[in-house]
Amino acid sequence: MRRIAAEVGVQVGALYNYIPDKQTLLFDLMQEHLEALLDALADNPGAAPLNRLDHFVRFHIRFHHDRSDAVFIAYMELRNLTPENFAKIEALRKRYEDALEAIIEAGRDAGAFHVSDTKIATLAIIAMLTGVTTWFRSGGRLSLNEIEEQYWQLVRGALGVSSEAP
Amino acid sequence: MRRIAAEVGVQVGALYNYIPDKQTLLFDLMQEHLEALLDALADNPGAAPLNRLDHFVRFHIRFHHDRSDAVFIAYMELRNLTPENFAKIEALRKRYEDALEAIIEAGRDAGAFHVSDTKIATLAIIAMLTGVTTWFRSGGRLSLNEIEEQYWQLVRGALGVSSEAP
DNA sequence: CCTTGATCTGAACATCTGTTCAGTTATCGT
DNA sequence: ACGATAACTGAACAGATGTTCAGATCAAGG
Repeated sequence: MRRIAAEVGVQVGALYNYIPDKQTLLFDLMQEHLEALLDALADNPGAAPLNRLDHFVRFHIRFHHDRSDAVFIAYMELRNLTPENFAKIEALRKRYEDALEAIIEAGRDAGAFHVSDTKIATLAIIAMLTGVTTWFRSGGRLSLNEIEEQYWQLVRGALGVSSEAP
Repeated sequence: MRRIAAEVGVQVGALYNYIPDKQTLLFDLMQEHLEALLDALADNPGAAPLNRLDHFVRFHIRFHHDRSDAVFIAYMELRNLTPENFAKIEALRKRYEDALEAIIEAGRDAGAFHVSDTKIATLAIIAMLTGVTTWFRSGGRLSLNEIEEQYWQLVRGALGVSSEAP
């Protein structure tokens, strides 16, 4: 709290004109982050599963990169939420997972993907993509675009997409 | 510290007969965890890359599951290490990553794997596999063996292993 | 049984933490 | 210009934290 106040250029007490307490601040940050994530994910259920998946992969990497601070908090501070708040955050996270799983199921039903357990595939892919935030720094060997391309290849392969396209 | 003492059934002061300070305790825990991980990984550079990869995937999942407490600490408390200690831990983690990357490179050189960036593939796979610890609980829908099998399929696909074997 | 060394207790310490609040200062519509 | 409302300060509070240490307690060998 004191560190936040210093960063803002204000005394600690002033913060409490805007926040009831630290727990609520933490929860609001996470909730807003996840709701922004869900809002920004522009999935089109009518499109081809492969295109939907492509979009999801690149969107996830880019969105998490653009908000790496929020991502860091959302992952590291989970254990500091009250059980009620934790449940709400988990519900939002589950909605996001479900969005990816729906794409994977659609692709499997259409015969485009070959995967035996869509739930596992969903969790695996999200973990894989989110991992980028832990090591990526601008100015490294690869640009974010190149990284998106690499991960897209890995995801395609993981879901057994027939590799005929160039 | 007080919580650890209570768990052990002792007063706080007594702990300091065994530890110089909390930072050292944290560092030692992480270091021992990572050294145990590196020791337990029985990679055989002479074996076929596909078998080495198979072994790595299952080993990683099982080892991290067996020591989920240590894994939790090793990930959540990283930011509480001094810069020097952090560097040492990162060096160990890198050795583990390098072990996987060596397998992937061997497979690519042998024409068994098809992946354009071995470094990205390494980080992606490790993130994907480590993610299991965040959600897996015994008694769920799938056994650990089944989960290993699912992830093995995903990893095979991600690395473009030709899918002829049953 | 008694001495010696290891081990543990109980209490204290300094510092950090989230939070509150009376009083000062700034803002803005009239 | 003034009064009302909002915003901020400065200081204090209560509790938690890592750490220390003098003295009590225990274990074991002679």
